[in-house]
Amino acid sequence: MAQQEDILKRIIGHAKEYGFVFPSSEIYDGLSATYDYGPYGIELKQNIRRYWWEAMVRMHDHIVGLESAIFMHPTVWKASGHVDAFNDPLIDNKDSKKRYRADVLLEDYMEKIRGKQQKEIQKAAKRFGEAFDEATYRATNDRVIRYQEQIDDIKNKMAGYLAAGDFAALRQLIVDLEIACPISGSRNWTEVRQFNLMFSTELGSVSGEAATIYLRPETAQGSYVNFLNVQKSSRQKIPFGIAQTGKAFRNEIIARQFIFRMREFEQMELQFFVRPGTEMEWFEYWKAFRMRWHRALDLPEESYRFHDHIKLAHYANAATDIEFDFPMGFKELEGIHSRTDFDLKAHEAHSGKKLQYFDPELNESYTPYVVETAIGLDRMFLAILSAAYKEETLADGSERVVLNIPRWLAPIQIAILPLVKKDGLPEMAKNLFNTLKLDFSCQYDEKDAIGKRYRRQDAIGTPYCITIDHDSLEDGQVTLRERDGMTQQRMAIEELPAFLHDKLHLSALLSRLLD
RNA sequence: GCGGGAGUAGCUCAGCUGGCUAGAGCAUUAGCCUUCCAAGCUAAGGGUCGCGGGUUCGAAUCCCGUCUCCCGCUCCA
Repeated sequence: MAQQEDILKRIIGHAKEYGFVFPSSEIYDGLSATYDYGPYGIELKQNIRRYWWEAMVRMHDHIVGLESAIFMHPTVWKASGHVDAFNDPLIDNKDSKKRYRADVLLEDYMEKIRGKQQKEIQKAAKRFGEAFDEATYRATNDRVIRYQEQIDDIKNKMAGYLAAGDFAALRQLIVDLEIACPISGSRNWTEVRQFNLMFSTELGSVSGEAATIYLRPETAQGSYVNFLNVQKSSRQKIPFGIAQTGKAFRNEIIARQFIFRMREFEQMELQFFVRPGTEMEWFEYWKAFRMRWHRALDLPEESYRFHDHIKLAHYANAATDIEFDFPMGFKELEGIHSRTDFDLKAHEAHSGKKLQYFDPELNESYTPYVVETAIGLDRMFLAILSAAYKEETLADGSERVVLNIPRWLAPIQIAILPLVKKDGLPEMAKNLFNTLKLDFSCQYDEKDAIGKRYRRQDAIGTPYCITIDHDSLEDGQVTLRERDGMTQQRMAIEELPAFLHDKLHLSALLSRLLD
């Protein structure tokens, strides 16, 4: 474990040194769990995004794209459940170091009273036998009434404090009731603090008149609220999907582990709308397809696994994760959820607009079910980077650091290197460079010894180096050096475009997704 | 938020019983060399030692405060 963390550290160091990922605002000591993508990082990230997009949108004629705004109407987040479900008042016990939801502590306390009350009632029921009338007893027995008053009092106070956001009073209530931590038994509590998962800001420049709006915590809702716009404008029939990539924001209490968990991150999500009752078939289809998408990259097969959810979220009737073996262990990379009609129904209810589809085959309208695939682009980036990072000892005892990035996605795909910096070799190399850069991401480098330049390219994961030597001037052949095996072959310049296209072009990767 | 660790050059670090102009290796840049798997030669650039205060003739070094980052715990639709 310690060794694995060490590897993550070295990957982070490498990512910084070679321009993949920088800590954000570094000259101001950085901002926790926020990172910037450098020159090579952004190339890799864009290539991953493009692979996802083409594999989903272009390769499926019933999937179309969308880019919805990060800002959305505040009611969207009420409908989705984000406002209520992720607005927790939390309190810590200073002795046990355990954190609780303040409202849950109070609920538990009320439950205890209710238990006593129930006992009282049961005792009475035994005593009176058949003649026992619970309603009357509840209304007349002093002890039961007192318990009920206590419960109602706490409930009212709690609801009032929560509604008013008065956390000091909420804490005082816990203190006054002498509620103790179930673990330490201590009543040594911190302040109550609000943890809302969503970032909020204000729309409009005059703050007094402004409405509070949120930065979206997921892109999915943008696809749901545009369901009819997309379906009608692109004349889609169910089943069809809306693909979207974009930034999302979650104010995690703790965001850590490099770019694995960030407060600002990028999602690549598909919302696939299906006829109710067919959702499990589609759930299985997307499970299989998404795994095929991953497998096509040739990362180690054992680095992937499915993790089926046993405890399902409030909106789902089936859910699985694709987990990846990151340096810190298996963690969620992608989620595939059958979300039923929860979201569309919620938006119908809150907006008052119908979000239904008329199915000509069934001759009826219905609210479609949704199967969602959601992958974190930054997590995919980290998966590729951590699988690619290798420290190798070569046959001659020297060492190299190489990134075995899937060659179709490499930030620089080809380096063009004149063997020496004179005798017309740079000119010939530059000519080749100017041709190849139209189709591939290329880099020209003439500085330092050839071996050193190979190592530099290894460090950023360039799959092919093309070296021009003195013979090249005569016979028009160049040396093609391959990254992973460090093998070399001579090839005529005119053969290069076709060869490189087959090896490096995105189409070669996409074709792997076909049966 | 609690506990632990750490902040000196782009990176890895040394210096920290207070004392010359804060160093090394790698990296970078320019030049030389011309050699198909880095670390040959010459030169250059790059640091207000996280920040603030205190002690002192003098602080990277000692004291106090503070900030930030990393790890663990709590949370994670």
